[in-house]
Amino acid sequence: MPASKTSKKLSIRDIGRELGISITTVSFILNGKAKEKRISEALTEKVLKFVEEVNFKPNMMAQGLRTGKSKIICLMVEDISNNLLFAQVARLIEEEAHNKGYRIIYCSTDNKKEKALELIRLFRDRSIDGYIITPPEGIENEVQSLINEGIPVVLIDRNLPKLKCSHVVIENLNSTNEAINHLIANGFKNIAFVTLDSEQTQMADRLGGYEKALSDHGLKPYIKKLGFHESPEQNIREIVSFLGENKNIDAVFFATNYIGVWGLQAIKILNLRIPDDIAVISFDDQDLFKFYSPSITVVAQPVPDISNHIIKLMLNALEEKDTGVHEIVLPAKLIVRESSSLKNT
Amino acid sequence: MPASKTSKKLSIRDIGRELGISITTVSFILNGKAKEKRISEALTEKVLKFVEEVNFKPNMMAQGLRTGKSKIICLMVEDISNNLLFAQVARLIEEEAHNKGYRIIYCSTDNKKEKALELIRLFRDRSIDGYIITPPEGIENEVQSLINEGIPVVLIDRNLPKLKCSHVVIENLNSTNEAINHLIANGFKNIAFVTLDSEQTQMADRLGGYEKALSDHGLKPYIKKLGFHESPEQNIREIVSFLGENKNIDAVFFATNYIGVWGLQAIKILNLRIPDDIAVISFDDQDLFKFYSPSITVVAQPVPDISNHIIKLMLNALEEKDTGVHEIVLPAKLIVRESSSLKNT
DNA sequence: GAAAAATGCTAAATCGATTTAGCGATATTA
DNA sequence: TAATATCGCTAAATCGATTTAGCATTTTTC
Repeated sequence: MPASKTSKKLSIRDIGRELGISITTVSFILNGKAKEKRISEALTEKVLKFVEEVNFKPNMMAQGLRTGKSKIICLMVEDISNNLLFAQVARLIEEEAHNKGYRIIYCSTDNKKEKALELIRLFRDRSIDGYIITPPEGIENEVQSLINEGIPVVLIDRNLPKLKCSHVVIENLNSTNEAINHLIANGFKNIAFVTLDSEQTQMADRLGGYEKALSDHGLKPYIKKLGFHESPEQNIREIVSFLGENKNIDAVFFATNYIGVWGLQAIKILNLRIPDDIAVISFDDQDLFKFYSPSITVVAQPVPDISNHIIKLMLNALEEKDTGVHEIVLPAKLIVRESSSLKNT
Repeated sequence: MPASKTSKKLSIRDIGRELGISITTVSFILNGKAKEKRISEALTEKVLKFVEEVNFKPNMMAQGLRTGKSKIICLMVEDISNNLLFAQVARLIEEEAHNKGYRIIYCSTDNKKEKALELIRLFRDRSIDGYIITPPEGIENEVQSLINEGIPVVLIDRNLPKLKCSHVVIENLNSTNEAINHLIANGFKNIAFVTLDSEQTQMADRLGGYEKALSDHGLKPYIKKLGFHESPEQNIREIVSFLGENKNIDAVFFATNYIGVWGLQAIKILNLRIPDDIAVISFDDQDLFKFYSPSITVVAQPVPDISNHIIKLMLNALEEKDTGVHEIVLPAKLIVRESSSLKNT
C-alpha cells in the first residue's frame, strides 16, 4: 500500500457537502442514532458506506469540546518501571481500553503524596475521563473531589479506607497468613517480616497476616520496617544489620518484590544459605525469583485477573452502565519453591 | 485543604467578564503575547494574578480544536511489560514531557507489523502530536506518511534504514563485538550466538558484531535464530537442542534480555555449569542477571541517556526548535561478571 | 376532506479557545 | 493644524463536532 495522500483532513461538513445532506444527519448516523432520529435506512447505509470509503474519522478535539469527554483514562501508578506489576497491568488494560475507544496516559507518583497531588492537579480540569490510581497515603481529599465531580476513580493495589471508592486489591492478609503458616508447617519458628514503613492498606494487611499466623502459633515476631524512599543500598544495609542482629531468625518474609530483591542481596552478603540457614518467601512473582538458586517461594498476584477487573470497572463507570462503588478483593496464590523447603530438625 | 468546591469550570469568557475585558485580551496574555500585542503591563499583571487566584486552566479540547494540537505524544513500544527497558524509558521520558505540557499515551505492538499498522491507523487523524516508536519491520510506508504530514516521529531501539527519520539507538555492532572479543580474550573458542529470526537493525547489528569478532579471529560461528512469536517454552526447547547438538560450544551470547532468560533456563535443563561448561553473556542488564548465581556478564544499555535523547528530540521537533533528522547512536557498556570468567585451559 | 400524526430531514446554537482585522483615542510629525 | 503613527484593546470568524427545535411533506385518522 502506498503512503496515503496528504489530503486535508475530512470533516463531517465535507461528508455532508459531498452527499448533499446536512451535517446533522451525518452526525446522527455516525452516532448510531439513525433509527432514533428516523433517518431512512437507505440514507444511513449510503452515509456509512461513504464514510468507510473515504476513511473519515471524527475529530476527537471537536467531539471532546462539545461533549466534555476526552476518551482518555489516566493510569497513575507508583512507578511504571520499578515494579513489573504495574507495567503488566498497563499492558493488560491497554487493549480493552482501545477497543472501547479510550486511550491511556500514564504517570508515576513515586508513592509520594506531593507528587500525586501535583499530578492530579495537573490533569484535573484537563478533561481526563477517569483515573486508575495506586494511591499514596494522604490524597483522600483530592480523590474525593474527583469523585464529587462525577469522575470515575478506581483505586488499585491498595485502598483508601476513608473513602467510598471502587478498588481492586488482593487478599493481602489471607495470602500472607497462608505463606507464614506454610513456613511454620515446615518447621520454621523464628520468622521475620521485612516490610515498608507505610500505613497503606496492602502493607498493613500483609503485616496483619503475619502477626495473626505468629500469634496463632505462639511465636515471637521479628519485624523490620524499611523506608520506601531510602536508597536500595541503604535498605540492603538495614536488612543486613537486622538479620545480623537476630541470628536466631530461620525464615524471612519480604513484603514486596523489590524488598525481596534487596533481601536476597542482604542474605548473599551475610553468606547465609537458603533455605538451610534461612528460608525465604517474597511477595510478588518475577523471573528473578523463579530462576534464582535456589528458586524463591512467592505469593503471586493474579495479574490478568486484576487487570480485567480494573478495566471493566472503569469502562462500566465511564459508560455509565454501572457507576456504583465496587470493592473487588482477589485471592493471591502461594507458589512453593525451593527457598522454603522443610527444615531439617 | 478541603475538597475543592464543585464549581462550574471557568472559561476564558468568565475571566473576561469578571475583569470587564475581552476574551481576546485574556487569550493574548495567557499565551505570553501581551508584549507583542501591546497589552499594558498593568492589565497583564492583573489578569495573570486573577487567573492564578481562581486557578483557571484553559480547556485543552478547545485549544486543541483551534490549534490542531493535542499535546499528546504516543509511545508505541514492543510490549511495555515484556521488556523492562521500555518501561524504564516510559518512566524517564514522562516527567520531562509533563514539564513541557505534554501527556503520553502508550501502546504495545507485540513487535507485529499488523498490530503496529492498526495502532497507527487508530491514532492517526486523532490528533497525536508526535510518535515515539520501536518499529517492527514493514511499517515504513505508514511512518513515512506520518512524516509527510509533518508529524514528528522518533524511532527507538532500532531504525528503519529506508527512511530518513530521527532515531535513538545504541552501538549494537561495536558493543556486541566487544563482548565477543572479551570471550575470545578469555580463552573461549566455540562461541554461539542466540538471536531472533529478525531483520531489525538492532538484531542485525548485534549479529554483525558477533560475526566480525569471529572472522577477525578465524573462529567458527554457531548461530541459532528463534521465533519472536514462539512461546517461551518452545524457544527454551530450541536452545536446549541447539546447545545439546553442539557440545563443543564453550560460550554463548544471548542477543536480548528475554533470550538471556530463556537461555539460562536451557542451560539449567542441560545441567551445564556456568562458566566452566559454558560462558554466558546477555544483552541488556536486569536484576536477574545481576543476582543470578553466577552473576551474568551483560551488555548494558545507557537507559537514562537514551531516554533523554528521545524526549529531547521529540520536544525540539514538537516545538519546532529543531525539526531536522537526527541519528543518535549511543555506546553500550560491557559489564563483566562471573559468567564469562577466564577459561581454564 | 380537514385535522392530526408521522416521516425525513435540517438550521442554527453551542462547546471554549485562537487569531485576524480593525476601531477609537492619543501622540507624533511636517 | 492636518495627516500619520502608535497605543491599547476588541469584535467576530473559526476550528469540527453535538444537539435542540422545527420545517416541509406525506400518511393516517375520523
